[in-house]
Amino acid sequence: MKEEIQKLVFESVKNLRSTNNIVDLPTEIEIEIPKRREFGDFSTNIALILAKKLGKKPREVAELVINNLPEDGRTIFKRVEIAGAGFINFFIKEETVINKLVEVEKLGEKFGESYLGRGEKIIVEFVSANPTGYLHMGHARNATVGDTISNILTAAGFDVTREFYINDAGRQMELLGLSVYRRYEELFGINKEMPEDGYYGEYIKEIAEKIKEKKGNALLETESSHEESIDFCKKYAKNKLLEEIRKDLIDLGVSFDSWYSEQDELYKPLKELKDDCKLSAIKNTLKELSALEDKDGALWFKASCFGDSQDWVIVKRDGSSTYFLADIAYHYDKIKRGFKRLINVWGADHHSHVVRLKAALRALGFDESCLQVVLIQFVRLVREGQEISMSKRAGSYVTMREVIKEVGRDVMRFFLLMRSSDAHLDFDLDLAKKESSENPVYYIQYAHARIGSVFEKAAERELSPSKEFLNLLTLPEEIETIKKLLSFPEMVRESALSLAPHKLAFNMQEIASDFHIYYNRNRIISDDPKLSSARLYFISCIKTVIKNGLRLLGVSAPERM
RNA sequence: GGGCGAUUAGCUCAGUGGAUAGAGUGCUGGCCUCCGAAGCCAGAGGUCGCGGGUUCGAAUCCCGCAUCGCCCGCCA
Repeated sequence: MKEEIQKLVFESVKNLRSTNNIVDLPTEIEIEIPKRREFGDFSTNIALILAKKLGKKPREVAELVINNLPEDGRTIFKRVEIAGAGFINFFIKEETVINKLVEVEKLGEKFGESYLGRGEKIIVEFVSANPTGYLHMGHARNATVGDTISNILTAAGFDVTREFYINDAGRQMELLGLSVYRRYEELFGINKEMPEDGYYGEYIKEIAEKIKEKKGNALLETESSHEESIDFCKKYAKNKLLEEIRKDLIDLGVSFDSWYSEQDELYKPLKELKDDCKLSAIKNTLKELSALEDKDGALWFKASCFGDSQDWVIVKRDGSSTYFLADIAYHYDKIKRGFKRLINVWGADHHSHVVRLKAALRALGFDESCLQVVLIQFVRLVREGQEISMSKRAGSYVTMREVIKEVGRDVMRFFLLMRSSDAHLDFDLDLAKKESSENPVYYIQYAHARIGSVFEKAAERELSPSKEFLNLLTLPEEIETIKKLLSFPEMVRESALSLAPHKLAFNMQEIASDFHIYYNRNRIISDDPKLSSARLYFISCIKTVIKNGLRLLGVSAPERM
């Protein structure tokens, strides 16, 4: 409906141009939904913008704009007003609003979808946790936000691929292998020093036990087999931990289209690259572009020539490459695979990597705006008003699976989605566990279940929803809520464009609240069968929108609770 | 020292150029013989961190300052 009005105003301004010698038309006509009802259903500030150019008072311009609105388009308005400094406020006819309600039921679970993305291929990379331990709350937030962004983009008409990038190369993996091996040795009474920066969690010991069960003492050191043994531990631990990560994500309702292994994809020699791997191929490309420099025995990417404040090492003095080079190769590969937009969900501690990665893309000749990085701030777990401190290195952290077990998937996801990504999030375990009105998740689910319950009641009295008497919906709160329901697709688009799922979470709370207020104030099932059937139709639409919204958030919409 | 983010009601947070700044929670007091009280209603509670600037208009944009978190590795 917003677009309709935008079009009408645009037509009017176009008409004005020919009669008033305006040279440049504003490219975008801003139409907003005012906060206050008395300012109409939609309003525009166009007169304020144009006033200066025309050398007229804003209110005079507003009048001109109104008078130039196309005749045939005006029928949807009850009235159009000039207000305040020169705002134009549009009031839509109730009849128009009510008649649009049938679209909700017509589209059903598709209501909310749109073609904004026009099927554009887009990749969302998220979680990408190192397979060196269990997922914690930071990963949980990342996973939930990434998954929900993917859902929303899909609904907005993009062709989305969800990808998990497995960091299974490099020093971290070596440390993992060695840590496990040391614990394995301990099981045979051999006590050597754990690597500094190694992994100390209990789960490392458990993995070592498993290896012992499987292999006995076969991995114990003989000079020749040492490296192989550690390598075995590394691979075993990696696979085991990845399996656990995958299980946890499934419990959170998150699944991926693609698991992209750094080791397999970037380090493996390929025939089409003349037995080169993607990693060294990209290095050569950068070299040909004169974007690299030898210095202090290492190879540097000259990021400072491409917008970053400093250069970065991509090949270390010992000849091994840094993960940054892998990152460049990986993102280059994403583009080669045909993705037009790359979206990464990263922890905020990686923010400095955004600039250098964009610098690399620019060096390779791409428009860096194809890469959008959503940075997720930290999660603080709070119990009884106290922060639960965590240390990953020492292995003393609360895992995601522990919290899911405690509060359930729905609460977990919703709580992690309630805040904008760039704000720190306090996860209050006590509040999360309350099964009462204090808990916003139940508030929304309750609205859905309550509507289900009204329908059961209606069936007993042989009443059913009907669109035949929608004109009986005359209460202001009915009209207001219908408008909110109709703007749901717009809401989804807005969340998609701003990559901000929390907006949808807030919207759901609002719609649930509208319903609860309505329910308390009015009888849905009454002695008037026509009115009853109209109201049943109305609340059935509310139910559909709540269900669709919750589905996008990955939260269940129970019929009973 | 440099960078990114944050600073809005007692607490947790929405609100990125519009009109009288919102929600949840907490506090006080009300509402179930009536479709589910996991609900509703009323009340109290804010110089939008501070100081400048931009303009018809600033919580929102720009500059400076303060406080908090994170980052600044030839780790990932």
